This record gives sequence, structure tokens and C-alpha cells, in this order.
Amino acid sequence: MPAHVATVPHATPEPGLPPAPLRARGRPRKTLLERDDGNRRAALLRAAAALFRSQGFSATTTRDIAAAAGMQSGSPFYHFKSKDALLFAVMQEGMHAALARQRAALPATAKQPPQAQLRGLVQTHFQVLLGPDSDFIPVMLYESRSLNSDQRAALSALQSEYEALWTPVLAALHASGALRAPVGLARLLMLGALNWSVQWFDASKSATVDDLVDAALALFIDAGAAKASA
Amino acid sequence: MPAHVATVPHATPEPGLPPAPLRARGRPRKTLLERDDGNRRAALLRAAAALFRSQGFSATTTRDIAAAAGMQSGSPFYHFKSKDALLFAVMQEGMHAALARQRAALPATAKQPPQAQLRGLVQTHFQVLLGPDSDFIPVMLYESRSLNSDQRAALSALQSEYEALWTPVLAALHASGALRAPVGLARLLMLGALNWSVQWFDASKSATVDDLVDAALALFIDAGAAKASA
DNA sequence: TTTTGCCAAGCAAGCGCTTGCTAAAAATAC
DNA sequence: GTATTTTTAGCAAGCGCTTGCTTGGCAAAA
Repeated sequence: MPAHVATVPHATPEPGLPPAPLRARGRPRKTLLERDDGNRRAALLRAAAALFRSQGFSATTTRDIAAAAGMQSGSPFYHFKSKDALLFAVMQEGMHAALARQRAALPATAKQPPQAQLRGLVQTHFQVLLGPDSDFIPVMLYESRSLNSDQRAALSALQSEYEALWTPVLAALHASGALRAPVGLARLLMLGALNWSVQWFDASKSATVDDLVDAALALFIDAGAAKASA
Repeated sequence: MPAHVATVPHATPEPGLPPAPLRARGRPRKTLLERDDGNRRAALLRAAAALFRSQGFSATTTRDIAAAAGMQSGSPFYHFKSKDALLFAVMQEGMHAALARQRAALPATAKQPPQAQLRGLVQTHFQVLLGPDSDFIPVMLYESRSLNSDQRAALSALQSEYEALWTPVLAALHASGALRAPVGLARLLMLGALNWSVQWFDASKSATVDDLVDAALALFIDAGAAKASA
């Protein structure tokens, strides 16, 4: 292949720009302007989440994902070691975001009665499930059988962290009589009811997310006992 | 190659075939005696249901299914036109069985208060989901995105039939004050809670199906209002 | 003699992933 | 302040394998 051209035109970066020698481990990335930096990886994650959700993991090809992110077929493997690793990254990102949002919302109701705390948990949960950028968690809920055991264990730990946010609230409600079912089973049943909403909720239809929150709380907790113990 | 005794009592009409009630199409079917007749087809359905459930539709190969039913790779296509048709047959069979079981259980509580009727619905639902031969419904719940639109419409009609069994009971509970959430949303949330149990329920663990029924009823209906209106 | 149920072989398409390469941009050296 | 090297991000091609499904045949039953 006699193609030794190798001309490197205007390799000069922006003049007057400090070379920024410091490299504080976090997320340096960021060149100057109009170069789109490292959000190609994020674009891959979002495309993968959308496709994994709508078609399932096995039915989605790495070519589909590459095309949705505007790349050629082999390019995703520069960013992710395997299709499997891409799935895991989607789920991990989803769980981290969900945990962060619940933890951010928690202080607002910390001093209020457990009914209000539960309302906060339910509301944030629905927002994570049904709001914008909401493909990551459904993928985690419905595609985890495609993970290997290490990945599953790592995610399981995050899920336990998430459930741990609910347990004390439910325990308080149980103690007050507002929640009659045992705490452990109640948490599983409640999260099931909420999680299932991704199968039928349609934002363009009648109910809003707030309607859902109201309905869920009306279904789960006993108003009479709630007031009696408040 | 374990060929179990098929527990398929002909309570439902020939699954997988068009609902044409006429039989005079020139297909005699039915031999005379103990030749195994159509239960190779049933063996394929059971094997497919188990594999579709544990691995998902796309990740299951027709060779897997054939091997699990003790056949060679091309043989399933004698019984089913395509892998797709096999998936649809599994779901249809599951819905027919679930409907039949609910309808059989219904008369036992028909004269009782709505709380008891709901308990019957919930109990049968859990049995269908978690009891023996319980792969068909989970496949329907979690793999329907692999159906084409005609198949999805056909299944949707069966699901509406199933939901219609719940609505009057929930309406009565709502009227009596034992169910505070609106009936439509309550049904969706409740079925979500029950359906999710296939993700976590383990018969070898602590809780029994009866524990689940009790917990679900305690979670959903208000004991005080229940008695007040009974 | 026809039908039924299945086997054995294989095709064409599609799959995940690898490889060899290129060319900007950033870092380093002069 | 330029020259060189290294790193980053991706393209283009394609390999080896798996996939759903088809085909031709055949033994046993009807």
C-alpha cells in the first residue's frame, strides 16, 4: 500500500491556551470548544439503553447500537470491551442515577411523618421510571438475566442499597398500623406494583404521574390508621 | 429425554390453531389408541416455555428447544411454522389455562362478600404464576415484544377477558370503601404487584403462596372499612 | 398407498468481535 | 514556538461461527 502521505495539517491547537498540565484524575476530558469531547460514550449508552429496552438485549445488535450513535459497526468496541459490558454499564448508570435522586430527595421529608416519607419515595421512583431518560432502569429490571454472575452480584448490591432506603419508612408505617402487611413482603409487592407501571403507563394518556402517586398511596396505606398515629 | 406424563387435560380447545370451531377440514387428527399423537407438540410447547422464560426468546435457539424435547434441529418446524409461532402458541396456551382456572374457581366465592372474591382471584393468580407448569404466563408477561402486531392483538383480547374478571370485584370493594384507589389504576397496580412475584418468589424460601395471598390482601384492602360494609 | 412424524444435512444471512489502519488532538521535546 | 511523539477515536473489512429455516428422504402407522 503506497500511501505514505502522512500530512498533518494545522495540528496547532488554540494559541494562547495554557496546556493545563494538571490532570486531576476525575473527568478532565473537555478540550476547548466545538469538539464534542467524551460524550460519544454517553451517546452509546443512551442509544444502547433505548434499544435494549425496546427490543431486548439479545435482539439488539451491536450494529444497531453503533448506527443509532452515528458510528460504524466496529466502533463501539473501542469504548466498551463487549456487548455484555455495555449492558452492564447501562444498568449501573441507571442504578447510580436512581440512588442519587432518592438520596437528594430524602432530606425534604426526613422530619415529616412516615406517610409523607413514603410519598416522597414513591414519587421519585415513578419519576425515575417514567420521566425523561428513563430507559436505563427498565433495562435493569427486565434484562438482568443476560448478565454474568459477577455483574449480577455488583448490581444486586446497588439494589440492596436502594431497598434499604424503603425499609425504615415501611417499618414505621407498620408500627403505626397504617401498613398491615409484613414489611418485607410489602416492600416486594409495592415495588412490583410501581415497577410494572413501565409496561402500561403512557404519559399522553389520561393519568399523570401525580395521579399514580396518589393511587399507589391510597392503595397501600390505611388513611384511618395513618391519621390516628400521626 | 424425559417425557413426563402430560398434565394437559383437554379443558381448553386445541391451542395454537385458529379458533375455527369447525372440524371438517379434512384433518382427521386423533388416532385410536395409545399412540402418543399430539403430545410431542405439547412437549415442544413445554420445553419452549421453560427456555423462553429462563433465557428469553431471542437468546433461545430452535436447536435448544428441539434438544429439550428430544428431537433434531429441524423437527420443531414440522409442528410449528416458525419460532415466532411457537412463542405465540406458548402465550396463548398460558392465557387459556389461566382463564380456565379463574373461571373454574369463580363460582366458589360468587355468593360471598367482595373481599372473599378478591382473595379467590389473588390466590388463583398466584397459583397460575408460581405453581407447577408455570412458565407459560411469565413468558407472556415478559416476551410479548417479540410478537407481531396480529399476535399481540389476539393476546390483548385474552388479557382483557382476564382483567374483566377483576373489575366488578374491585368496583364493589371501592364502593364499600375497602379499596380507596380508583378501580382502573388499582387493578393495574395490583396485578403489577402480583406479576412481579415471579421475579423474586422462591418456593424453597421462607414464604408460602398462602403467605403471599395474605400479605397482598393486607396490603390492598382496608380491614376496617371491609368489616364496616360487610 | 398415503399420511404422519421425524431425521440428517445444509444453505444463506446475520452475529459478535478482531484486526490493521488513519488522522486529528494532546502531550512532550527541542 | 516549532517539531516530534503519543493518545484518542474511529473506519473498513472480514473471520469464524451461529442462526432460523428448508429440503429430501424414510420407516412406521393408517
